[in-house]
Amino acid sequence: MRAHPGGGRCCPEQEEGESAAGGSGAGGDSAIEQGGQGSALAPSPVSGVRREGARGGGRGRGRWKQAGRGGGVCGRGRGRGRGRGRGRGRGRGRGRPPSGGSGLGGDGGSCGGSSGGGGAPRREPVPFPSGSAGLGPRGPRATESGKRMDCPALPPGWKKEEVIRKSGLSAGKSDVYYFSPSGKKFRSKPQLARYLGNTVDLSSFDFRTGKMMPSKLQKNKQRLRNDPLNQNKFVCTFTL
DNA sequence: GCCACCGGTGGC
DNA sequence: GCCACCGGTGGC
Repeated sequence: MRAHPGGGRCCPEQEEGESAAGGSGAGGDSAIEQGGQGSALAPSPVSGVRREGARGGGRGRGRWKQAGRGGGVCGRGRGRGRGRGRGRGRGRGRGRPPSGGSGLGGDGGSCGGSSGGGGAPRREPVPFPSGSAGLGPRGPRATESGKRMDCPALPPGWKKEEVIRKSGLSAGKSDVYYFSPSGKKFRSKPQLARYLGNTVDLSSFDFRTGKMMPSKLQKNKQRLRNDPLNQNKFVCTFTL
């Protein structure tokens, strides 16, 4: 049993070394909050289930990357048309760019910190262990993992982690994740907000820095994609 | 052009 | 089946 959202438990050190969710039990709570559109997220850990309900309404996103195209990272053509390509079928075949492979080992060093103390965190892109042909737990991880840091702006036990992408078109870009005391991982502020509900006011919370930024109060930067206002755009009326 | 957000994929 | 990782969309 684990703690809950708001902040029950506060054992920073514990999670530092051990995986937040994986620790004792099979990643029960470890689901990423996929949330997305439409899934009202009650602040209760949902065991191991991925919240995909939202995907139905998904974007489809006509990607043109075809199976088997191995290395080819195709150009970015942004063509903002929302192609309704793929539903949910996985049709695997993305062909991970080979780049990550070469850079193994080396820089992992700088991020090893997070795995200190006990077992390696769940499946972090930790420095690759010896004897594994240079591959990490999941193969050639391409990003550099940051440490999981406490986040004072959130209730005790919450951690923030920044992961820098090391390869691909988005190399250098970083992703920020937050981990609840129960080990849930959050990839965005909306996810976080849904989970925390009213327990924490995130209106001025800067997801990237993990700090409260009063200046943020004014600009509501990004509008939610499923904002009803937004959807009006697509309403067509026909009169026959 | 930037970047928040999230879908999708391959490796495990 | 899970999840780290990257790509791409769309709002700004």
